Amino acid sequence: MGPTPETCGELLRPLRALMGLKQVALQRGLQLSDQVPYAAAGLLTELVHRGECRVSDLAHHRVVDASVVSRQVNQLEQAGLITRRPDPADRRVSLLRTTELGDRVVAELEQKKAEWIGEALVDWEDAKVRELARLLGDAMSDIRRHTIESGDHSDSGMREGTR
Amino acid sequence: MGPTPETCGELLRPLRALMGLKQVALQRGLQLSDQVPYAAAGLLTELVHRGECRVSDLAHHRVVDASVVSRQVNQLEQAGLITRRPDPADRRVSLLRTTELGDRVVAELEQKKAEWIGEALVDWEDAKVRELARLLGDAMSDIRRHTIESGDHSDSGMREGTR
DNA sequence: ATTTCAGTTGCGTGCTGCAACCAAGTGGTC
DNA sequence: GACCACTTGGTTGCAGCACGCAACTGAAAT
Repeated sequence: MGPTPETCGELLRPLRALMGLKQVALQRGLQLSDQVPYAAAGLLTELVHRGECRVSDLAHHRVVDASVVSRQVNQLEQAGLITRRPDPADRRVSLLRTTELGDRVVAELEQKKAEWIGEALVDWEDAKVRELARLLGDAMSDIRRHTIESGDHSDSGMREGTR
Repeated sequence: MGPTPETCGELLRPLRALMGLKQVALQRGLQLSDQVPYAAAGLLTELVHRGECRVSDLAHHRVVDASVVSRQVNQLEQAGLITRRPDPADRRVSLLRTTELGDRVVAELEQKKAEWIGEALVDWEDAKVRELARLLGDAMSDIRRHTIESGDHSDSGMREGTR
């Protein structure tokens, strides 16, 4: 069961291309302000879609270290895009929430991104794009699950991971 | 013509998720050796698929600065994965080519990646994965074209771009 | 009191772009 | 042909961002 190795190999090339475009496309004209260093913008977007949550939630969901989120949260807070309040039930945790400004800024950014993609895919039928979005969304869901599962074990003998 | 803004917006979420997984998934267990710093591995893979070409070709195709490619080429050369020879017709340019070792290493890596994806998408029908690969490949082709076109102009008044 | 957990900070590293630079080719003028 | 400016492919110095790990603080939980 499952796809053949060849089929999976076909996925590698566009995936690689997509990775490479991170720096380029999304960083070229698609920044928030000059202050928010782009990576934080992704976090902000996530927070908008998730609603109020804690730092560790974001870290887990984005599969990055908590320290990374912590720093980005600081940047966003200083920029007035989110607010932080201690959880009344557990004063260790900070509950994060976007400000009105943050919501607005994200909406603008998302729109700019969508426009940009629309320009790139101007020859596509709408249904085709929707199909791609659906497939990619499903794939990402499964891939992230697999990433987390196989990452938590970390027993595969392949220590010395990231750095 | 073209997809609706809403449809494009649907694409943003999985795209963002995919970006976030760069660090994680592909860096966890999918490194070449401990020497080749991962980004160079992508370049090597590209070189395998492209055949002998020059530094600037790779830079243009990956939409990165030539200096980046230059450094990665150095790393790959030191690792014995590629060779460099001056173009007889124009002694400024270096022609790059993968070594036999480089080819072998890339093949192994691609296989590992394909296996990994196969595990993540184990519940998928083969045809569905192929469909995703096709759509994503087409999309990336159009997106890169659009990136390069709108990037070369650089007239959009949005100077002070990348950094 | 000890342990555990959420979050923060110090530090080192990898990847990137820009600016400055070198070397080689191109085109003009004398 | 010789000499000059100009362009082009590539490299290196430098600075910036993003990240992970280790060490730490303060608040639960046991």
